[in-house]
Amino acid sequence: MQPPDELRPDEPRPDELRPDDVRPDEDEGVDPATLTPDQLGRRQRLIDAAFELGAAGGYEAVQMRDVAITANVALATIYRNFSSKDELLAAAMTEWTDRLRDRVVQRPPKGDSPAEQMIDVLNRACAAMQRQPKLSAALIRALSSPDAGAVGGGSSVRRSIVSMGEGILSQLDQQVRVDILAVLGHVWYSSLISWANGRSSFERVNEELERACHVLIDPYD
Amino acid sequence: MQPPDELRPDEPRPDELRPDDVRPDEDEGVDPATLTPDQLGRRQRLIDAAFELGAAGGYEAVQMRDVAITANVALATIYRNFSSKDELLAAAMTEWTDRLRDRVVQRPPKGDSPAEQMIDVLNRACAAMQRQPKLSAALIRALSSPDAGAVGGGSSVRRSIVSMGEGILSQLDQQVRVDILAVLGHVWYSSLISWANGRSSFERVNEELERACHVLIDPYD
DNA sequence: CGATGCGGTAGAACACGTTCTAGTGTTGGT
DNA sequence: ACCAACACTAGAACGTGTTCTACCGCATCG
Repeated sequence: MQPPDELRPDEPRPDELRPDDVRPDEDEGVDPATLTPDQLGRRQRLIDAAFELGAAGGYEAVQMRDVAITANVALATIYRNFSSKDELLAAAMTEWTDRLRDRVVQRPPKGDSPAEQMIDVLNRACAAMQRQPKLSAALIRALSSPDAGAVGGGSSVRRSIVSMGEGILSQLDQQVRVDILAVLGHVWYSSLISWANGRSSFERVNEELERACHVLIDPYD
Repeated sequence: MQPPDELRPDEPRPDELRPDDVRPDEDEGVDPATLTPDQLGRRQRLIDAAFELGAAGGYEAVQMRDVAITANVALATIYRNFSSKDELLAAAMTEWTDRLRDRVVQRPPKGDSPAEQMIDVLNRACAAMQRQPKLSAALIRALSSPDAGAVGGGSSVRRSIVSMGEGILSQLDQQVRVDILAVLGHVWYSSLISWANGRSSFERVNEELERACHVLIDPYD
């Protein structure tokens, strides 16, 4: 299974979608450039299997034995590509986030004030996740895991938020903008974790984000 | 073992430290009032065992079989009191946070502006955690777990932050104050999770909190 | 007193992430 | 052609959270 509709690019996605230059920091041990086509194929099948199982049943449904079966690969082979379940899911998250960001950035945000525009962008991102709630929760959960392998996924997501916000807040002072985006990143992360862990609804996530955008951006605008 | 020095009240702590009225919402299934002294004792021994093992070796050192041995209790008995390891740790977190909040609130915060005072309070809380890093990380990790049982712990922590901040920001508009504290809660939570998962240093946590306090509070001051 | 039920105990059993063992191609150097 | 290295595979094995089974002691009710 491919990643869910709303997030898949309309055309077949070229492998160069995410070239080396956008990932200065390693997120897992293997350098994709040195892999044989066979290995790349296996790796992608594994990520696709994670998407499929996660979309159907959430985090606990992504069981390594099932991933192996779904991807037609031996269990141990997963661990040759990803150091853990969470790193596999984090890799999936990276792939997803990159596409989501591209889609969101593409369209100009609605809204009159910077705060409104920022809210619009975040809402659209939330809406996309809401369409695949189990999958989203699974990926977020992996990102918030203590697993070292998931670090890269987290920083990739952070970069996406910053790149989504920079255009909107371009009129603000450089330092203030950085600070606001950092704080927004925390609110985003924290709210989504609460949601992924079943402690709050999606409306709640949106409310928290709105609140944060207003209280952060309005006084500077 | 009792909770760590810095967080333990100076005098023997009465059991009424945290009476029923401060916990309007249940955090685990058992109503403490209906327990026999025997049961209360076992429950407390379990929490103490979690403190001890967590302080020594962090989250993974809090192994249920060891908790059972340390508390002199059968493995299955733990699960009669707490629905999971994470709920046990969340209960420990609640106990800890309550005492920490009492200590922090007691002393007037240093600093000239509200932002500085808020930073001081948060720094003091951070410093206390830094003195027991493994234990803190273990408790935070439990709070951020998907386990339903940990919900109560989370809301108890949230309440503590709000009560620490309310005095300081009392001159601000009611709604703005609520919003600021909510956002600060997210920053706190998100930063601590990153730290507990080994993704950032303690200095980083402090920096993020400072940044947030300034960018949030200064324009309203 | 006997029955019943509840909470406790010891220990086996189970689930799932992860690691290990052994064996089987396949590839590249000599 | 042969050997070494390496990625893969099937499957067993291991660790730790959680659950299950069987049993026991004790209080409360009739």
